[in-house]
Parts: sequence; C-alpha cells; structure tokens
Amino acid sequence: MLDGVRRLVRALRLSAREAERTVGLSGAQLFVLKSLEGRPETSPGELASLTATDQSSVSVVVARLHERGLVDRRRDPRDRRRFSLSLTAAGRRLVRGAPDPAQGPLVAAVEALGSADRRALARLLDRVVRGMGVRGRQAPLFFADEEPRRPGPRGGRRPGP
Amino acid sequence: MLDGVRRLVRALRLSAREAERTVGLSGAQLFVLKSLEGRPETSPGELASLTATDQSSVSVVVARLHERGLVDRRRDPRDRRRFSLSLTAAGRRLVRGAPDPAQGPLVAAVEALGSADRRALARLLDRVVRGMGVRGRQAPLFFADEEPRRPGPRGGRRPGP
DNA sequence: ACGAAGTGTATGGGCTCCCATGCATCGGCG
DNA sequence: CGCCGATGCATGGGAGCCCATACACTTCGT
Repeated sequence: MLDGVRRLVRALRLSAREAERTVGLSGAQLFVLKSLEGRPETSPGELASLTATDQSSVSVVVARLHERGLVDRRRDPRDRRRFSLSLTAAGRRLVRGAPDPAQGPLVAAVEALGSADRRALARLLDRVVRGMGVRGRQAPLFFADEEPRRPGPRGGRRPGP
Repeated sequence: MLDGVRRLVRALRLSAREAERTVGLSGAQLFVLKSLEGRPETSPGELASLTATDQSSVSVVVARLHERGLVDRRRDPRDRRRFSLSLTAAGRRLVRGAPDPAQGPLVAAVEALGSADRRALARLLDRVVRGMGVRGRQAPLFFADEEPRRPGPRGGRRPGP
C-alpha cells in the first residue's frame, strides 16, 4: 500500500513537472494560484491551511509569485501582522489558461476505473487520511493549524548553546 | 481525490519526520537502508528503481549514509562505472531496530478500514498508478528506467548558448 | 500604561526531489 | 585497435518541504 502511494506521488510529481513546462510555473506555484482563485483576501496562514503545507513553504512560494507579478500582496489594515493576498489580472489569466498540473493523467486514470470504483477509492482514501490524522476527533485539515506542532512555548529569544 | 492524495502525502511526511527523530535519520535515508536489507550487491541505479526516485537523488542519500558508516560502497570489479552497495553491521542493526517511518500511522489507519476495504483500496490504488504510468503496456516501475526521460541524445559536451 | 503571552510571517538550515550536464567506463563496430 | 554511442554515477542548480527561530504586531491582564 505504501509503495502504491509512493509510486502515485512520483507519477503525480513527474506529471506536474511536464505540465509546468507549458506554463512556466512549478506545481506548487500553480496550485497556490488556483487556491487563491475567487478569494480576494487570503492570508498566508489561511493559504497554508488551504494547501495543506507549512506556512514557511507558502511564504516562499507566494514571494516568488509576487515577484512574477501574479499575486498582489498587501498589509491587512486590521492586523498589520498579516498580509492580504489576491490574484493580479495576470495571475487570473494564467490560472484560467492552465490545466491543473498532474491532474490530467490522474483524472484519466481515475476515470478509467468506472464510477463505482471511483467513489469507493475516494471514500477509502478519505477514511485513511482521517484515520491517520485524527486522534479521537475530526479535523478539516490535518496538522496544519489544528494542533500545535512545535514543542515548548514560543516567543522570546532563546539563549544560545 | 487529488486533495485526498495531497493530505495523505503530508500526513505520511510528517509522520515520517516524527519517526525520524527516534532514529536520527531522514525518511529517505531510512527507506534506502530498508531497501538494501537482504541485498548485498545493489547498484545505485538499481536502488533508484527500487525506491522509485531519480538516480541523482539516490546518489546523494547514499553518500550521506556512507558518511554515516551505515552503507558500504565499493566499485563493481566487473563494471567500474558501477558501485556495489550493501549495509554495514551498523546499518543492519539500525534497520532492525527502527520501525518503518510513516508506516505506523498509515498501517493503523488502513487496518481500521477492515480487510475487504483494505483489499479494495490497494487494488484501486494499484490500478490508478498503472493507469497513470502505462500507455498501453505494463511496467513494473514507473518512469524510473522504463522510458527515456531526457529529451534528445546524451553524451559529449553541448555547445553553450 | 505597561508587560507578558500569543499570533503571523519571514528567514535560515537541512533535506529531498528532478533536470541537465560532465566525467569515467563499457561494449560494439569498422 | 581506435572510435563512437551508450551507460552509470556525481555534481550543480532550482524548487519545495518542514523545523526552529526571530521580529513585528495584537491582545489581555494588572
């Protein structure tokens, strides 16, 4: 089973790389752009939840998209710690014109299964994910912000070694 | 479906990180060690196939394991382009003592499904992977060495831009 | 008003991954 | 025997991922 997942991931990754070349963006960048579609005011923290990745990873990807002029980034006046992210016109155009990376081959493979099998697979996969991430309670997005990940208190400078 | 896969991958990755800490190795390193178990003469190329990754990635991971004294690496006398990799005594001890990273939570979640669902999931996943990677023919390992990945001929220095 | 605690984001480090390239080696062919 | 094409592996580059940390900011309690 694990091996199956590994192979699936690699296939997706390679497929994403191929699709990337037509758009000139990486899979993560495109995914972030698509996640911002229809959301004019998303913070990097929210985006991290949406994309199920670490906020530091999102930070870097967003910085690159901002450099490319595909994402607009401005301080949230209500909370100056936060940023408000949204797609620029160029970003919107690009998102519309690009197929979802990796999804093409996956969708084709999934559709080849037949509808009953498709539903069964999605259901089982969902159960596995939930089973892995939940310790006795439900959570909409695993790990990202539901439970503290970093041990010990935050804040303040730590004394050096 | 894709989102389910992404979440699964992240859950696996995070789980692997946790397991890593008890062993002091990364998930990829541990996976490589386990792949060498019971195989006294594996080449990096074969290892790349076994682990479904690029040979350059394997090369770096193996170098680290070699530095750690967990993997023995010697030239293959029959073909000096190749290396022969095998676990050292320390590597064997470590592999035996360590649970498979990421597998714990996944196995637990999969076992919670029930045996009929487990079989169904494995079968469907396998079909999806095969469907993604195979264009009209069967292949034991996707992408790694079945089809040429790099466009154009190899060898010789390319003229610069 | 001030300090403490918590939050949001960026940065650095380490690792993995893939792509492209370069070097050493091997095998086949003329 | 020499050359050429192919192969195996290492290296560099770029990107992404997570962890830990730092700084700026917000909120809350005194």
